[in-house]
Parts: sequence; C-alpha cells; structure tokens
Amino acid sequence: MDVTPAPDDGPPDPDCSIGRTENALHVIQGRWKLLVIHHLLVSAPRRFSDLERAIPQVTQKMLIQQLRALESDGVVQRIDYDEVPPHVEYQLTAAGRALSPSLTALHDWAVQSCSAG
Amino acid sequence: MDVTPAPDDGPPDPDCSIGRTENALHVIQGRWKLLVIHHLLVSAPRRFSDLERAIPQVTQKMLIQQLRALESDGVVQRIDYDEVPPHVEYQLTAAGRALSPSLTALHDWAVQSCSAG
DNA sequence: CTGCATCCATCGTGATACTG
DNA sequence: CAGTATCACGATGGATGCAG
Repeated sequence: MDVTPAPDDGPPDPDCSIGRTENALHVIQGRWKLLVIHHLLVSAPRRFSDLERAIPQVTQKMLIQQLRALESDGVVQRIDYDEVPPHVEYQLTAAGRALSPSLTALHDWAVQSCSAG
Repeated sequence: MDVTPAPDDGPPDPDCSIGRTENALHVIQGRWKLLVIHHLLVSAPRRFSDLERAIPQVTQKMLIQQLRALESDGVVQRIDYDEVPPHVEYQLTAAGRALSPSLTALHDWAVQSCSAG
C-alpha cells in the first residue's frame, strides 16, 4: 500500500518534522539499501561487479533493483561511461553521503549491543 | 533465506565491526519497527492501543508481529499486567533506548534532504 | 561487463473476521 | 483491550538464459 502522500494541501510542515521520517524510512527500506549505501560510503565509486562482490548474498536482480530505487530517491548517482565493454560506476550523492552519521550511529549501536549483550 | 552465520570458525571479529552491521540492519528491518521504536522513544510505556493510534496505518497483525520481533531481539520489553480487561504495556530496553542517536541522525537527514532537495 | 526477462518459491504486508 | 485466524496479494529472492 502507498502511504497516499500529498498532504501538501493539508497542514503545512515547514519543519519537515512530521511525516518526513516516514519518507526517510521508505528510502532506506529494503533489505540491501543500507548495505549498498554503506559500501558506497567506505569506497566509491564502485562498479556494478564491485558491489556484487562486496555483497555476495544479493542477486543481480535485487542489486540492480535497489540501485535503481536509490537512484530515483536521489541517494545514489549512476555514471555510465558508455564504453564497450560496459563501464558503469555508482557513487553517493550529497544526500547519500549525508546518511553517514546515521550509518555510523547504527554501527556503533550494533557494536555496543554486541559487547554489552 | 537466512544469512547462514557461523563465520565463527573463520576470521575472528572481536570488534564486532564486520557482519554486525548486517545484524543491526536485521533488527530494524521491517516497515514499522523504526516507527514503533520512535514512538516508544518519545513516550513510554505505551499500551497496545496507544501504538495503534500513534501509527494509524499499521494493522493489528503487523503491529503485534513487529512488537514480537523487537521483543525477541531484545529491543522492546513487554509487560503484561495480567488483568481483565487486558492491560499490556511496551517500553524500550536499554538496547532499544541506545538506538536514539541513530533515529535522531536519521530524522536529521530526513529534515535536511527535505529543505535541501 | 552490465544488465534485462522469465519462471517459480517464499516472505512480508494487508483486510477482514473472530476470540478471551 | 489485546490479541488470533484466515485469505489474498505484491515484494523479495533464486535460477537460468539472453542481449548490447
């Protein structure tokens, strides 16, 4: 189901505080998205096959699918060098790199709950 | 599919740096988990119906399902007062509250990408 | 190398109705 | 109030083959 957005004609939300969190969650929703972002964060740009090797569990189908989604969400930028053999690179946009603190915080939490629990 | 862990016989990971991020992602995976955590973060304890009202889009089935998952992941604590009519409360564990910085960072990112994009 | 297409199995999500 | 049961559907995932 879609959250049926367009609350633009409803109460204004200049602070983007309400509802935007849900929107952000949508962007990172999906089993591989944060993983892809993580790998692009530690090393970019990455070719398609690089990402495949970095995340062995993901299939080509899902990888390309999640990359497309991230691209249309403005988090990832796709660069096609239009060569033969094909050469495509992926890197984060400014918005994507801005996710770094979130990922770091999440990673810290993972480490903490590992040593504590 | 399960990620088939048990890399314990592989290279040790005393810092929990590798693979734990995937584990953390699993905990917050699911459409409503971060939303539930968020609401428990701003106000707790919350009764089941409180959470239902706080997240109108979620169905009872999904809410109880995500709550059970969060509970077994040690993020949420369920308190059953064993009364009639039933009275159950949910609140975050220490590990759950430790997710606060991550949620804050994610929320900041949402606000930022709203005003910037 | 970087994808896309297809078939098929499984999982997550959702709507509705029902229970103690 | 706090769930459980059932049915249905789309999303996700895996295997394989094809294309530029």
